[in-house]
Amino acid sequence: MNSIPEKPTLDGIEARWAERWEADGVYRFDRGADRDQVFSVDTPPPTVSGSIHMGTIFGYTQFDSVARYQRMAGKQVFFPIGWDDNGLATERRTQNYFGVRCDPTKQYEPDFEPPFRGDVPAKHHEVPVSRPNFVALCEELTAIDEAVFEEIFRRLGMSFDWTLLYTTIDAGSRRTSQLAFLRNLARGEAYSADAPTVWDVDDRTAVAQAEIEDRERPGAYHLLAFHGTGDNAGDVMIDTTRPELIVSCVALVAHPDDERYQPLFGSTVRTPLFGVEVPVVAHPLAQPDKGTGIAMVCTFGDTTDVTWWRELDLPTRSVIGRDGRIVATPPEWLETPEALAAYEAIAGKTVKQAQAATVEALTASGEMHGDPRPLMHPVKFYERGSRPLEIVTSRQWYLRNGGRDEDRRNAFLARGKELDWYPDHMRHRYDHWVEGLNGDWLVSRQRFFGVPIPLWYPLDDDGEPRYDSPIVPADDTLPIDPSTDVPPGYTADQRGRPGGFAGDPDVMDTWATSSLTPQIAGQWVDSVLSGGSLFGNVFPMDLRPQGPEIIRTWLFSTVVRAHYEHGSLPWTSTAINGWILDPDRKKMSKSKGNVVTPMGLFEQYGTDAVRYWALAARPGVDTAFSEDQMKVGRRLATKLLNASKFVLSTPDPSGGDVEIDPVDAAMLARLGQTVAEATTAFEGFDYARALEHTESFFWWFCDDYVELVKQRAYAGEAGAAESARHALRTALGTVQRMFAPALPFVTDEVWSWWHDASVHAEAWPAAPAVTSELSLDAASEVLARVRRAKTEAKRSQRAGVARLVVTGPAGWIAQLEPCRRDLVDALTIADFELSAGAEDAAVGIAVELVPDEA
RNA sequence: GGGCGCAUAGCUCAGCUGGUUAGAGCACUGCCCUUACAAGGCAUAGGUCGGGGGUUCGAGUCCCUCUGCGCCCA
Repeated sequence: MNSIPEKPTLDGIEARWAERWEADGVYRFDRGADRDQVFSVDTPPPTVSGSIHMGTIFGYTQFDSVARYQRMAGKQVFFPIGWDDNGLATERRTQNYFGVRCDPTKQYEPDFEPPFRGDVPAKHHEVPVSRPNFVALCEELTAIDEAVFEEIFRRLGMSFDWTLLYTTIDAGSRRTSQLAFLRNLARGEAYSADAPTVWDVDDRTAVAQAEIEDRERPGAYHLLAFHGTGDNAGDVMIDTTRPELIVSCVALVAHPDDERYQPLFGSTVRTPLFGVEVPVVAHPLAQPDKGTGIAMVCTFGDTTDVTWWRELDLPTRSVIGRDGRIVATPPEWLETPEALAAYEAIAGKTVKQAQAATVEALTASGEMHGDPRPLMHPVKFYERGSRPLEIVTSRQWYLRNGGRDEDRRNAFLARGKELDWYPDHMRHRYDHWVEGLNGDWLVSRQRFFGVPIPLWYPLDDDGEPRYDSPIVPADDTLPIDPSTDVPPGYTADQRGRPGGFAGDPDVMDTWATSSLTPQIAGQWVDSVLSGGSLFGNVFPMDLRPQGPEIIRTWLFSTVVRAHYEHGSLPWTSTAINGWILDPDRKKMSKSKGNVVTPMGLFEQYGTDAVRYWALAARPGVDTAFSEDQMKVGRRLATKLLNASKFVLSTPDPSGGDVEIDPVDAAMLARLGQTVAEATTAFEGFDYARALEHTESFFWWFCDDYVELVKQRAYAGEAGAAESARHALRTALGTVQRMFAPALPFVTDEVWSWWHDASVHAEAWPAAPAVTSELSLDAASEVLARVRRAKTEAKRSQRAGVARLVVTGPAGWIAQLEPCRRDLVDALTIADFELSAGAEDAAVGIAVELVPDEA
């Protein structure tokens, strides 16, 4: 038997136990386990962005408790963790932290030192650095942040197998991501196309539908006169919020049923300022009640323009460059000197500047009627961006996701139905997203810190890339970087030369890699290239826990990749956690400035207390951040210390069979019920209900049962004392194990007082094989009533009871008879009378306290 | 505009397939320094289950509708 501290404390237990778990490999996955013994969890690797949000703590704690249960229930738990570090978020932090900016035209400098490490002055101009230098700085910064994240997750008590740690930029992830992409390409699921693409002008990269959000922004309708031609000599008035795009106008469009414009369909008009002749066409997407009911189609003002352009087969007249400015050279479709002069006024300007110049010119020419009419309207932004998105034409890589293909869409909807969702209603978010897709998944990004698209292109005699016949690397050479690696059959000096080759300059979208976390963590590549067996033992995984905000991105894209590569779901179940709301019930977010950091809370309340707060929330339910709940959790943890100390301080029961006392049997039967309820709850991933049942039993056990039997356990007659001592220890050991998934630190602390191995390596408790007809509810009632009497008499709970008369229905009184001796001891009763009446008799409890001597 | 979710005690929430006087914790109030526990324990009090209508012997629970809030998508 190990020793029990004189004064048990929660202080410092996190560091002690976290270290012990790692040293003993308590959470290490056993690769020899068969698939049916494995419970595998696809943990979404968090973005290492400098600080951890309480929402992450919240969700991760919930599924850690599920994983801990599964481990105790006998499963080999495959519980990897990774860091999602590639992508634009890291690039931005690197720029801000070091004061640099990536310029791929620069040469690599082996001894480069960044101008700053943190604390970059506001006026500093970013120093351009080569791509390899920039990537090295990204890696330096993520290493710092990842160390902080690891410390927090260890402190949180996450039962990850840290030997499985990966990052989404490491060699294994790059290899996985590139191999999966090449196989998508080979099967025709990936393709490249030169097409209109939603473009962020600040980050100078294409962005995907999933990264776009609408924001309400002020704008204005401008009423413009287009001029009829031929027989229709009159002006046609249109309302537009983007007059600067008149030069890109390729048509006017109205609804086919709109009688006002019937006569115009098939005719042409000339644009204001530029005099370009464009057709008037009909399309059902035109909204008769919006503005004048007829709109100008530009290439491209918004995604509806793209639809019109595609479906009506209109020409392309783009003028917005990738920097968000009107291109300097006048386009060839402008013919007249007036048109060229008008273009001169906007050339080289930003969209905003060009709009002002255009309005000025229109006012001067009299082609704008009245003043602009302000309105609020939704404008598309990159979710991390600060300027509206533009649409430019560029060559990009896509993965087919059903956005343009009914059969694939139906296949992905079917996958969504096949998946078990916890809670079930979260499946609607998936369905709506898939049903609303309007294009394939754009996976290429014109960025630097990401997994390179693993392709080269042959250059023709003019030095132009032949995009239709990319050069593919051999699988066993992955990962590659086509900007430095040379394709088979070529030499390095042929790079960029006519007849030579060029590497694809782009990297993949971060989701193109993080959609492969089951394959990365499960070492799928090894199973493909060298027959490794791990993947088959963990995939498809059992559970994907995650937040609701990444259903449309992460969850969906992971389903897409597994569907293509494995013809299956990536996991059988997904559990979606809720939001964290601040006490005012507003969503916590950095921009609102109401974010709390976890480390301070761990120190103030103890990790188990913070975990208690997270685990008290029902699965999937939005939950208020509540330090009050943490206080309750701390009290529970403290109670577990004290109760454990007390139970273990009763005399050790001797071996051998004892005859079980009816009171003890009743408690153990109730305990058995609790075990059954907690087990059922956990099997359905309902950690909250499991905790609630355990907690409520535990408080009853402390308040009533322990009080009833403490005298007997200490000093009762031999057999009865033995029974109580056995029962106390049985209940304590069961409760400690049932609390272990929720409160890993305090439970291992108290478990260690009487065991050598970690409680987390123990089996989930079975219900004691004890049945009982006896209910202790009547005894609890008597305890409460006598306590109340003492309280009302302003007496100590130690005060003796001179005489206690309990009357009630015979059946109810019968429940008290077996408790008589324990009640007498617990309440210090001199004279105890039980009086059975008729079955409809009222319960009466008359308490006569011994006189107060004071 | 469409979808999903929520509305129960002052606060945060349970209440599973409709069934005895609606539960817990926190806060409040009161009592107690009881040899496990005073950064604690015990106990009291507190609710027309958002409004309206319907189904049913019976509705917090099922249906309709309205109101308010949150999230997602247009």
